[in-house]
Amino acid sequence: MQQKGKDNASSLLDKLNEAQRAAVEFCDGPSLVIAGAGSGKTRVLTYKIAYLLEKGLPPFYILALTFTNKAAREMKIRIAELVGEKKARSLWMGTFHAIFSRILRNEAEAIGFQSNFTIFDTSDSNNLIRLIVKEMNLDDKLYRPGHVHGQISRAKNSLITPAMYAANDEILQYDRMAKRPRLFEIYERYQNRLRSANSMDFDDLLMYTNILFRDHKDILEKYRNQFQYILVDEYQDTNFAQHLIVKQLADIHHRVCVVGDDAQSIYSFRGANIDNILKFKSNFQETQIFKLEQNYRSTQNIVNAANSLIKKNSEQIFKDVFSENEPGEKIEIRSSFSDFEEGLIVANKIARMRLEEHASYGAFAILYRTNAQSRIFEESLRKNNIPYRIYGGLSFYQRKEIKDVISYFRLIVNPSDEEAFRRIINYPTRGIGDVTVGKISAAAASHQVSLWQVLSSPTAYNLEINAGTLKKLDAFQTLIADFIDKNNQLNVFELAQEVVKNSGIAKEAYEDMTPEGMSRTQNIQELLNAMSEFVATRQEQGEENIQLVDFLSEVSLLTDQDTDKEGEAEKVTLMTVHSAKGLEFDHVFVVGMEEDLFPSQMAKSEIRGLEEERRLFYVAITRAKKTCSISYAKSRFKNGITNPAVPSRFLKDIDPKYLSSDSILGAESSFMTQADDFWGSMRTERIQKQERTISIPKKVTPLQQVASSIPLSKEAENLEEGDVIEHERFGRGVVTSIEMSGNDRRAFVDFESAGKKQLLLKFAKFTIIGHNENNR
DNA sequence: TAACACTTGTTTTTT
DNA sequence: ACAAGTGTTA
Repeated sequence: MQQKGKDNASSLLDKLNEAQRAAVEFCDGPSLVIAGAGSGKTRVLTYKIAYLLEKGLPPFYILALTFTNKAAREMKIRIAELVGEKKARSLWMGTFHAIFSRILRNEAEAIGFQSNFTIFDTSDSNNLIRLIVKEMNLDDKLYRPGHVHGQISRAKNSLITPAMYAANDEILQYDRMAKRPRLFEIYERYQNRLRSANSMDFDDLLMYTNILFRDHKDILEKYRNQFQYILVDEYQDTNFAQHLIVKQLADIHHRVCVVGDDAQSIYSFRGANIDNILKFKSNFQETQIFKLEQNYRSTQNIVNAANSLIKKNSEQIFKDVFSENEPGEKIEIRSSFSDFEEGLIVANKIARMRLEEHASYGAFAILYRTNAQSRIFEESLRKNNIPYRIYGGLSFYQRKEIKDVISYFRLIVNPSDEEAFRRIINYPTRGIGDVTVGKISAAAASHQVSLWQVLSSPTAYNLEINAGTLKKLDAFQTLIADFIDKNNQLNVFELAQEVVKNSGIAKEAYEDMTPEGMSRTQNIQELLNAMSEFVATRQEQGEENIQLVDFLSEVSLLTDQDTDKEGEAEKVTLMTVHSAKGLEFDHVFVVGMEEDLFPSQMAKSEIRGLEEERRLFYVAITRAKKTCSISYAKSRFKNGITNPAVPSRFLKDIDPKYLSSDSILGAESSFMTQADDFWGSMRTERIQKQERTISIPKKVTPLQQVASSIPLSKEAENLEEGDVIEHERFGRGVVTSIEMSGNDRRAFVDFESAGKKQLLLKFAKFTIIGHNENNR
């Protein structure tokens, strides 16, 4: 047995290159695998897990965290092929959110939740925030739900609880200057409301896991002991909360392997912190670093072009990605008169290449920066009779009718769920309006109970409503109570049918004969099918007691990427660059390479944002195996009007020797000169733009106003080692060293609260508040 | 309370 | 252009 295990383990290693093998074989301490694009990152992870299993580690002891459910599923399949399905199935493998929601359900009581808690998606969160802002009589223009939620999300990702938030002078100061002084209060109320709804938002799943581990060492101990080996994929896209979970779980045995590519970190807007991977070595002592540098995916030209682009970024771990594939064709940059023409050009080229290169439609992908760009390509592809499949946009489970049905399930599983309650109390319409809901809500708030409790005994809470309304409320209460009852008797699918039938949803759906209504009916039917399938798969896997809460849990953490359908292979793929991460295609079209679109307008103000956009472009190019075409339009229709567009600054970041001759010619005749012209005038234009926005207070935060009024260059010039500075975002810090990088000066600063950061002096916004005299 | 017209922000990416 | 939220009217 031992011998056999060894044979299997070493035969696994035979299928890897030297660097991959070294990374797989090292199991005795923390390791960081820096995996260049297309270097077999997934291969290393799957083989490493298989290797561990063959070495005799039980699957139950292995924790593997992935970025998407799809990645987890695919990896499980591959591992099953290597070591058998039985072992693969018992692995703890999934997204952070999926795995830790599972753990939180097991341990819910320890943190004051019930194990049947429901999960709020972003729109649920925004609805609740909108409600709270209204209840507090605040200006909803100032406290826009999206903004507020973003701020709360950032706090949670940094493990700042409402109490900590309210006690942090720096944050409060920031909020005051941003004219949102009561954010801390909204955060607190929001969190209380979630708790009394026995619900969590996405960020809570990570924050409460940390709170659980912080306050219950025995529980932490239990999982520490269980997870003998921890693997994390896409480590560059983890945030602080995730990092700390991994760190704590690995703190005893130190057997942790994280895989990632700092050059592909593209989720900082969601709280991902590139420092997690840049500083992994200092966070985990005696880390072994492995670099996977051979790209097996793309042609040499594509790899070289991508390298020349990413070299323009300042923050990165050095690596030398190379390809031994054929040299391949050069990258073509095409310009077009309009976005409309861009669509036609791409569609025509796909049609032509398919015939000339005998490529199937499935070999093509069109990648864009924003989902809104998909429409124009849909049109052009449809005109050319080219089949396509769009990823992204709003997912199946975000559709109104689906969310409505799901809300019934949520309320059945967790009657405290406030959002679900509000959503369906008058859907389908049963004559219970805003006024009545308001009264229930007020009663619930003043008695510190859930809406459901008020509904269940309206007289006990002195609801002042007329007899007719009371009757309607009672009918609704009975309906749901009846479902709750049935939930204990019927299986998930049977209950779902019952809900659709008895709630009146079915009746309403059938009566609506409009095309949209028919499509809604179809979607609801599809949801029922999905549930039936869910029950069937779980049963096949030997699970007996399949609960509605399990279905909900799975569904609320599902991504659009995860709902993959069969028979989509022969279609052109349309998706955002973000969702293309981890995928590959023979022929890639990166479209809409224009200023303010790619890089996005939002990202431009900060150097870090700009570097992230460049990484995003890097991700886009490195998806291509054989050919990569880049395009931009000179005019683009956006928000209802057509605007002139200017080629992206990133185009000149690619070394021209990797571009096809006609794109270089084209560049010289039109875009380079035109663009250079533009880039020359950019600075003045940017400044004008800034000034313009300053005069409109709601567009710019006061902090930025203050910062832009400071003469930056003088500050930057005079900066010396040992100086104390006050930075716009990071607060107070000491300059530990200054060095040249390229033509720019860069300061390394140790901030009091934000930790160590690098600042490009050209761009950093700060003031010197203390000079170091010893230096003179 | 429900249906309708009007206004408003929205568009960077998503677990 | 469009969806979503708000206000107005029956």
